[in-house]
Amino acid sequence: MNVLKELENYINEFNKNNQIEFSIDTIRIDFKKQYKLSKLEELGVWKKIDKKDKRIMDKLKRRLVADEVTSAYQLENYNIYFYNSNKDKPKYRIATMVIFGLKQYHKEPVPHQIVSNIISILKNISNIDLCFDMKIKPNIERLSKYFDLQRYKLEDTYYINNTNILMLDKITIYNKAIKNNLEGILWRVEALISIPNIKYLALPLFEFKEIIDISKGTLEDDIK
DNA sequence: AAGCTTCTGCCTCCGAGACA
DNA sequence: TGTCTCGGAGGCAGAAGCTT
Repeated sequence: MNVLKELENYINEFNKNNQIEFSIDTIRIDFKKQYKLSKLEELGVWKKIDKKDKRIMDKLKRRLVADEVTSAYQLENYNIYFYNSNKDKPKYRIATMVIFGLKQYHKEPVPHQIVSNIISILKNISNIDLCFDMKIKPNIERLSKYFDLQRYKLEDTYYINNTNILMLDKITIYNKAIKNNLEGILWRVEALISIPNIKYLALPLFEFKEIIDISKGTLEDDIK
């Protein structure tokens, strides 16, 4: 069984036992390219991204230090990229795979089989964005009693950059209906969860659910 | 359960070739 | 020429599979 299946089972099991619906939106994998590149090439054509293409390069530089990125490639027209790094100079063997938009409504996501194939080759997952979508606006005021909440400009986007929860590196809350031009009300709460060891899954899903509960106003022992 | 072999992935060193 | 890219060989350690 590959590690993607194990991760999916782990999350699905949690969903079932806790009446919640967490979905993976983004998967990132730091990997060494040696002996893996040829297998990745069997999946399709990787197009080199023009470094002047700010739209894409900026997206990844938010995650990585700009000077560390030497080049980037995209698989066909999918939301799948890998970024080459020079962190291990002069070997140039480190790269980061990013598969995003796995949970969205305005566009077809990447076929699951392709994601599965990539994970089978790389045999690891470094971190994920786990998301929860809700049809009401999260209670921002209430959340800010528990966390240091930053608003992005004057937009419908908020961050918790420090959750004080192990492996729960960051929370992003945003108005998904507006971002993707969708009908109605739809907000997303997204957790960046790091996975130190894919073989021992112990992710802070209860903690994430607690944050959801606060934002919905359904936390039982809320005494404030 | 212990011993054995094979498999697999990892690392390091080497080196050629592309690109600007 | 310096930067970047990537494959091969050899060695090593842990995982996995098999037998007794």
